[in-house]
Amino acid sequence: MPELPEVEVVRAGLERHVVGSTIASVEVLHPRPVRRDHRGSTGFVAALVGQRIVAVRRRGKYFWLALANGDALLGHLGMSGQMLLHEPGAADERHLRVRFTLRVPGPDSARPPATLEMRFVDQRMFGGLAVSEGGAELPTEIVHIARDPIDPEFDDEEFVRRARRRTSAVKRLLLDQGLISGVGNIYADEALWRAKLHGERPGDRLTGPVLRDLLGHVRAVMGEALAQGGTSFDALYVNVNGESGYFDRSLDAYGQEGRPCGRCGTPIRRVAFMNRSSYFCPSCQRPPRTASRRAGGR
DNA sequence: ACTTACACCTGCCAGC
DNA sequence: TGCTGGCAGGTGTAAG
Repeated sequence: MPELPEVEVVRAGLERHVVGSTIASVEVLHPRPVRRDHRGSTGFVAALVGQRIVAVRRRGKYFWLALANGDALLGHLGMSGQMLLHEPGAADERHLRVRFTLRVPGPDSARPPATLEMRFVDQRMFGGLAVSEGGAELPTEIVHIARDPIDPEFDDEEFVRRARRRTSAVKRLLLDQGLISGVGNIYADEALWRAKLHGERPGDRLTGPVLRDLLGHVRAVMGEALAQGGTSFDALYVNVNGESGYFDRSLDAYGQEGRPCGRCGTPIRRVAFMNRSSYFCPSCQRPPRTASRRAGGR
């Protein structure tokens, strides 16, 4: 489920419930999700135990828990990752990979601290966690990730300049996390549909106004998703459940193969693109000539 | 520096 | 029932 809006929902939920708490213990149940941590599982645990969480931050689809010693617990949800909060003792999920036990300070100094479990659950394990040394502000591991379009410091004109110098298809550019972060396959297709732009149009054949318009649609669709994603929160449960709400109702293109385009009624088409799928309206989103010739279309 | 293909994982579903 | 192939919201790496 995780593109920018979903990760932001997770970030906000973690911020609300774990900032101020201390990591009492860490249990790595599968080595793969910590593969990016060069310390290995044991070192990963040692670097975290006793640390206090002071902030939860995000860039694109990465999030991190800033620690009091200046390090960070950096995370990515991959295709199927979740960060869940539970009362201790809740039944283990089938794909529970890492368990953190947190000591949450009491509401006032007279009350005893409570215990909370934070769990990294990930079926496919494309996601992962790592301790980033000195990474509390911005982990060095992700300096190559561009700012995301929700970031107030995102530079629209720089994006337009760089995109117009690239020969790649515009959808590939939207998915390039070094150019603009947080956009995945769903929001790329949705923004392109709204912009009436075919994803295979090369970047260097697009004008500045067209790219600015596309950027506006990226922000709009993400903003709408974020507004709906924010409802999936419970007091002690960070619900990272991608099947809910938004996706069933509000998608105009993604996953809509054969259904009529909401603008013109033409059936939405699906084509293979970059080892995945692209959905678009063949009438509203005209393919570039070269792409249609290569695909054998008319 | 840019571009592209591929590897990395597990599970589910349709079709045989 | 069980097999197979195709598909799934992502990214790092390596080679051109």
